[in-house]
Amino acid sequence: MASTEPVEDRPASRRARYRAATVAEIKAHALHQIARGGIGALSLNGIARAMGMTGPALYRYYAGRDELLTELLVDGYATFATRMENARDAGPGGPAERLRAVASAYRQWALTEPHVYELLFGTPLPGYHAPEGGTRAEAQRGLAVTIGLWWELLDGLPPIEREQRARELAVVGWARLHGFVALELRGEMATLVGDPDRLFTEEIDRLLTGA
Amino acid sequence: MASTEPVEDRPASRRARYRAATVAEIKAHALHQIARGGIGALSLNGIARAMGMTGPALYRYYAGRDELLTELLVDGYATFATRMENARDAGPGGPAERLRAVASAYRQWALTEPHVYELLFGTPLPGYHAPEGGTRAEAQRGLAVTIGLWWELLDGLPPIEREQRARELAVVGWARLHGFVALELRGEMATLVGDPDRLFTEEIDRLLTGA
DNA sequence: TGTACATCAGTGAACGCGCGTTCACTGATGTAC
DNA sequence: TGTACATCAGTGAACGCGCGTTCACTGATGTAC
Repeated sequence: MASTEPVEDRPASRRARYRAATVAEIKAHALHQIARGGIGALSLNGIARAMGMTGPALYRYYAGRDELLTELLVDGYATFATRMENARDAGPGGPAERLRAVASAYRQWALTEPHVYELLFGTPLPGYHAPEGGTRAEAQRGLAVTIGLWWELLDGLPPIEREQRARELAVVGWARLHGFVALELRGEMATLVGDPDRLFTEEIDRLLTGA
Repeated sequence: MASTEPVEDRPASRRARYRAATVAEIKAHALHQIARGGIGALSLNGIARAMGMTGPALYRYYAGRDELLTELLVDGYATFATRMENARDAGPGGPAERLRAVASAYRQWALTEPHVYELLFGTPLPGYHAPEGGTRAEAQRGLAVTIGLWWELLDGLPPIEREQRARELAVVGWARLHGFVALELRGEMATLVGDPDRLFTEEIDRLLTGA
């Protein structure tokens, strides 16, 4: 839980600035390690080595491997959620158009950063236990975007049903996105069908036309 | 690639029978290890230990960890495909009914044996490389079931388009199943919606009604 | 049926590897007076 | 502005761990004559 905030309005000391930079570098190397070699390839010693430091040095920044992982997860969920929110707010159009944009952004983000996608939504990490506070709250922010849009789309329904239905549609939509993208990341789409892009667009269409 | 077949029509020697039993026991322990602890928990030493043997003994049966993994994958794909085929052939009814049955069997199998499901369709294994022949052919057998059923359903289309469309629908259907089941295995369904069973049935309905 | 040899299963010691983590220590940066 | 002390970053040695894998060896099982 290394703080990257400058204390109050005092300018950050040399130390504090250096510390923040080091934390950022650690995370960057961690993600890079995950990118090539998968999540199992993540190791404190490896990160330290890549940074030209020795392993124990990292314990100045994180209490251990799990704490680093937790921060990567929290960061990941946060940037993911932000991407979704940005996609929602970017263009004109009603909730349907916005849902389309969010779905596209979801896939684009997954294809662009497959390692982070795996980290957040792939197989749970062996031997990792989320902290008491949990990363759950962060994780929900992304889903909240589509729940909100479905809710807008469902006017005319009585409030309670509207709430529930919006959530269900968001979850089903998420499942479809996840399934599509997961297969695509495994290379199945490219192998099995000619045009994944078109297939994806069609699938989103079906999702929005009550299918 | 331990052979479990008796040689010709001669009765299997004591040795051969014992060998087959040992191979089966190794695989069983391997799956058990994966079940608790995930795929990363799979280790030859661990299996040997659980069997009351020493690590190197397993090298009488497998050239190494990768060969065991390959056999687990091949076995897994095979039993998976058989399940799908059985589901297809079990009841009466046309292709639509059969697709429904297959989809249900897919989910049921995944929920019953989540570790095997993860092994086959989850995050690719770190550091594992499939052999030259590959497990690809085995893996396709399951998908072939739904492709065939979709093909039956698509009468009236010109042959080429029929072929292609059947494949696309099968892949999209697989993506939906995989997404749903993957989220369910992660516990998201139970957390987010009240009744996953109903949601799944509805999703299959949508899949079949041209959605 | 008995004997000589070949095959096979499993052991135990050993190898090198990389991991996470601890500990006592050095040297640099920051802070209080 | 200068000095005394506290804090902090990073090192290097060490610990225990478990892994995959090799090797020479023993004892049991199978096979050929």
